[in-house]
Amino acid sequence: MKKPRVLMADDHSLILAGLRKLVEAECDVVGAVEDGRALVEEAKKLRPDLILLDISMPLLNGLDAARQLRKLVPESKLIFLTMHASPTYATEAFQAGASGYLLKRSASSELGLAIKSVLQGQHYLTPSLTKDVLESVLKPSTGEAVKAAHSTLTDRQREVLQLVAEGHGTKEIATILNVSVKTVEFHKSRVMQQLDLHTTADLTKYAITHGITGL
Amino acid sequence: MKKPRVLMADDHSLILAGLRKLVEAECDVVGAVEDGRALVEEAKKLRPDLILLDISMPLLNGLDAARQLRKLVPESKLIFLTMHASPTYATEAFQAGASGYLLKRSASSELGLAIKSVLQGQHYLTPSLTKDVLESVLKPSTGEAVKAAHSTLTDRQREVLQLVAEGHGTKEIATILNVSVKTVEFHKSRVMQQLDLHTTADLTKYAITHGITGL
DNA sequence: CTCGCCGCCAGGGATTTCCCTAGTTCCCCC
DNA sequence: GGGGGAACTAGGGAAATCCCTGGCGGCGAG
Repeated sequence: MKKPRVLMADDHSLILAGLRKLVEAECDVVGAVEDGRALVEEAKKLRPDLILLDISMPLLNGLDAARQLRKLVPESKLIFLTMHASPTYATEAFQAGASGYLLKRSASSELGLAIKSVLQGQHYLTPSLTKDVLESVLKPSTGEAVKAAHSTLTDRQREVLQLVAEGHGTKEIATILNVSVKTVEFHKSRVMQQLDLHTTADLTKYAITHGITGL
Repeated sequence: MKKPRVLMADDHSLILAGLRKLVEAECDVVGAVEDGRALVEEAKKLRPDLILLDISMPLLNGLDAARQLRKLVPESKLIFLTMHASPTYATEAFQAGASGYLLKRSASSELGLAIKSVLQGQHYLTPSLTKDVLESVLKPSTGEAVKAAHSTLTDRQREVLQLVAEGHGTKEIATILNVSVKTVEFHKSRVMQQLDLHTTADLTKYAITHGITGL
């Protein structure tokens, strides 16, 4: 059998290098990137069989990246590999089109298992989360609440919001997104309007409390 | 030359396995543990040349583990490998007897460099932190590292910073403080200059991480 | 005392952001 | 298959902000 072609993404360079060694035992690692935007670009070029990605990444977080990847490279399977042991993140990941979700604290044996399952068309969820995820599925209250807040914003809006909260200036963001400054201003102001926020500081705090960016 | 005997500690099992692969290229990894208490136990038994450890670990955190290790196995060199890019943690680590401090987001080439330096009796601090750490060392008020950055700000500056981070607009702040808008702008920009921050989002995150405001 | 330093205050002009408006594309639904 | 809506894009003019500059007052050193 031939080795699957894998693309990896993690903003911690050293961790990425280490994981790469692990994955290389069974796969052909065709690329390794350190932010969400680079991930999308590389995925379009390489069209790998499998994409291993983290959630928290600069420029574009893993969940939003996943939503884009589902459309751009639907044949690539997605496995999240993250430290967030939250059922909310896990369900969101699967909603975004992921086929696997495992934790950095998972046993290293899980990695090979997850890769194998996913490439066979199955889904993989790390055992330590299955119970919680099932519970939150059975309780539509909390799940919908989280989704409601998110769904108020479009993909583009979340994208701009993340970049603003990461400390990029408007001009800079326009360059990153290949769009006019005016357009970035528009998205930013729409987000503020929809969320009833009035300053960049408010936006930043919103992004942090909603996991769109870190500190 | 013989390979140095290394003991590794990280609570993320998968990460640990990956890093181990990296380290094994140059070292003899004699053990790998997933919490601080296990680290101390193994270190007493194995008495390795080098110990690679994370800060956040269950049962016993890395800093406290380091303080114990200094007494129990003084011949073992310590290198912290963590995601915390804070000069406070770094200085604390060295005070606890560490010989090295590098970040998970550091380039993977730094790892080998750090190991080599430390085994030769030198110290290694990841370049992205040296500036901040030196600053806090050069301001030895009463040994409080955090205060260094704080004390570079005047009362008025902190006042403005808090109001900005709380989501007040410049005009609004001017009214609150009974000064001209120009004056508020001045304070805000001085703060940004002194802290090497460039946007309101950066200011907000700084204020949050330093307890000047909440979320 | 007075000189110099430092923090606070504020002006002027270039730059950026805010707010309103409008064109384009895509998709859904009839 | 064409009409309607939602999202993305971007323009122009007013408003706010950024950056440089200088004046004022307190305070410590010479």
